[in-house]
Amino acid sequence: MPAKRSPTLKPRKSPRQERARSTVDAILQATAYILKKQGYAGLTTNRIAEKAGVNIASLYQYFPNKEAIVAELLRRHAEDGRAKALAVVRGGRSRSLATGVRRLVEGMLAEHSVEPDLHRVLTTEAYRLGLPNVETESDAALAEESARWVATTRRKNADLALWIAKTAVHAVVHMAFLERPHDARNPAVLAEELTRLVVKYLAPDRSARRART
Amino acid sequence: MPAKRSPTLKPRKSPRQERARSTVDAILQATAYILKKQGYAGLTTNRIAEKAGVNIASLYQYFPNKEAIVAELLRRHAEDGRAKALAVVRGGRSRSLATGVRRLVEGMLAEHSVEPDLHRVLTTEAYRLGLPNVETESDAALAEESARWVATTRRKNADLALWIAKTAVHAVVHMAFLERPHDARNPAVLAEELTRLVVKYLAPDRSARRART
Amino acid sequence: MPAKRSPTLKPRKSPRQERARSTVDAILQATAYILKKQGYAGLTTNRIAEKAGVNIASLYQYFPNKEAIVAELLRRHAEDGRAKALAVVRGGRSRSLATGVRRLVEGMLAEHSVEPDLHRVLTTEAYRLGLPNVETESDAALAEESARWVATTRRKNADLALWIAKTAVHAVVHMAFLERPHDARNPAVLAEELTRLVVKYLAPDRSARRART
Amino acid sequence: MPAKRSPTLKPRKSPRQERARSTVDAILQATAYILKKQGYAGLTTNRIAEKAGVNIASLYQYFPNKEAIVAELLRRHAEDGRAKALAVVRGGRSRSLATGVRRLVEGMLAEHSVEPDLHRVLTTEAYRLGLPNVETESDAALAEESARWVATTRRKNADLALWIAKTAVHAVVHMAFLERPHDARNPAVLAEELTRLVVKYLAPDRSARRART
DNA sequence: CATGAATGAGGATTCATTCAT
DNA sequence: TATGAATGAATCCTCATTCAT
Repeated sequence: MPAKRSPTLKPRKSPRQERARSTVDAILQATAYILKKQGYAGLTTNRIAEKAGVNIASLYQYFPNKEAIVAELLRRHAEDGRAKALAVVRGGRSRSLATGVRRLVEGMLAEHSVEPDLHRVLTTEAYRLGLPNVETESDAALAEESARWVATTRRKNADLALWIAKTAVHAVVHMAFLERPHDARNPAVLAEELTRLVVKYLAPDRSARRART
Repeated sequence: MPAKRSPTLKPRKSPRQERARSTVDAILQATAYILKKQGYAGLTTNRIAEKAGVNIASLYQYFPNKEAIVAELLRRHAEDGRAKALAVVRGGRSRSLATGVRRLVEGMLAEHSVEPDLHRVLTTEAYRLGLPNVETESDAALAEESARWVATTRRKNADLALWIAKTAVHAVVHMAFLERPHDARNPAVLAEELTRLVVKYLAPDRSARRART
Repeated sequence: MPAKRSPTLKPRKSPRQERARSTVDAILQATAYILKKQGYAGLTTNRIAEKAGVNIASLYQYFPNKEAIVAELLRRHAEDGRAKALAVVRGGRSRSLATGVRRLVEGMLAEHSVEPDLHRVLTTEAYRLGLPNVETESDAALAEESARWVATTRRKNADLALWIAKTAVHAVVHMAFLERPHDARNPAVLAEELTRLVVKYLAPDRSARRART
Repeated sequence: MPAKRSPTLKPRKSPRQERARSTVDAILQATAYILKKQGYAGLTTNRIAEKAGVNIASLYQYFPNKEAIVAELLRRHAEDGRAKALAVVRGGRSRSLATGVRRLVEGMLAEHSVEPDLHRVLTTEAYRLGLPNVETESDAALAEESARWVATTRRKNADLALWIAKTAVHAVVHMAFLERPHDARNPAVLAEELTRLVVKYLAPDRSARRART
């Protein structure tokens, strides 16, 4: 149970001057650094301020509380990932399910390749803080793309099937960075496998008999 | 990076007397309760002791530190899950990939159905504490079963494929309990879909053409 | 013991320009507002500046510290009260003790009726800050008036009696605004009762025997 | 406006052992000391703990917050005052208004003579914390005693008159300790004056009979 | 002069853990 | 062995006030 949460998560006041902007940046960088090195458990506002070379009171001038800092970091991180993913996905609407899916998987891989360590921590904490999950974007794109395709096949439980596809791909990509760094870093094969996973799963049976018991 | 880790995680002394055993049980129950209600952030040794009706000093007589309590709870929880899963899987070695996978998926669902809320917290924290993951068992069984089958097909990247299958199924089951409680509670359909996901994915291509563009 | 006291309490520099004057006014109004709404505990210089729409640094250009702001507010408040009270009292020297006292009581009531909420806070804090009490004026007037009258009677402990009369009337008026808002808002009766209290008390015994046990 | 207040004001857990009791006592004594020396503004939990020679965490084991400490101190102080006042008042129901009032006034004076400095601070803060006022007891007794008497006279605004009498006496006693320490320390005269104040005020007008023996 | 930014010092409160009986 | 008591070390966060542009 993600506990209470209710205190604002929005930044307190936005920096106007250049100096202030770099203060905020330093805070976020320090936060990222600590999260990567020590995890969320090791993240304290004092530590952040110290690492950032910023007075603790300055920190609280821009963020109402610790969570808000993480939230902002998450937002920026997600934006970076999204940008990278979009750059990959962009290239025209796909002709076939296969190409579409392949491109999305590649986008998702690209997204995860941005600071994977940080990504993991943020992802975990995002849930705890009740923040919208990071990869919503790619996920949604994948689901949507798949939906277009699935719509052409008559399929029972289409909704569930799409959710499964999305969840499976996402989880595999996510875990790959944790458990299979080698494969994650060379994503061609992974992309191919995942594409196959999705395409085969969503494709209509060619045989008359369904894959039922 | 799961922080420091070093303090023992093993229980301190095994309870010899009956009274002691119930003390330990009370502590673990209280821990489970608090984890479910307030999450790990709300878990303090004092709270545990109070909720368990046990003196804080007694608590430290049986556990060297807070993590050890969580570790023990995790161990017992995993054991329960394993037992339930095995009971489901047991029933003779499967003839076909389909039946084998189906049974494993059902086992995994059964495993997750034990105190899902607690399961989620423990799963998340297990990672953070550097504890071995909970579902190793079923995962392993699934991987093993699949391996036997895949071995019969000539398949490139067989190892990766198996890891993907395992990861995908596990993640889908796990997430189902979080995001699709309805589907999770009535697992027949889910099992069928997941079986299809794995079987189709692992099956050798019947057509000459690869699943490429 | 009202703590340290030593930092200046005088405003720092008097506003020369029109703009500056309105800045000071805004600060004092904001201070009054916050004191009324949140009490002294909720009064912070940052809050004052924010509420006043003034930069915190500007605030410190006109006041050397927080207490000075309160002191100035108190001064103005007292002045207002005094003015109102005098307007009531004015009307010629009274012929009898009764009329004189009645008029003074009415003046005091008038004085308290200016922003009673603010008055209470200021009164309380004035003491704490070691500031001269607000109502010195009316009190003094009452005491003086009474003194004139009492002088005509031979009275033991005349000084003490006057102090008692003054204190009693003041306290009753003050508390009336706190505990008996209804009576305070319709002061005719209150004035009559207080007049009676004082007159009876100060009047010489008609009989020879004193009111002793 | 006494602000928020809502967090408990009750002590957290009561000491069972002798050692703990003296810890709590030390905390309260330290609190009293600081209140007398520096006023409420200088009262911090850290300071209390330090002065008491107690660990700050111990302090929080017995009190949930700073206010609760003050509240408890107030309670004990009030009890002491009450005891002392009752000892004085006790002595049989009074025959006349004069004797009754005189005794009550003396009781009130006695009550205020217990740690007058502390009394003042506590009185002031009591209001701010929304605590029931300290002297309720004597006040009530005075009011009651007077009420019995007033009931025998036909009097307009009897209720208001009683409140005025009570308030006036209380305030005079209270202020005497602040502004007239000499008179306060030798209360015979003060008692006589206050008795006169009340008796004359409450006595029926102009009737042939004097203020009843 | 006005403003955004900065900060030293401290304040309330909690926690994991140990001690003494 | 069990319990009440104790505590060192942090943690989050605020405040009054000053600086630099």
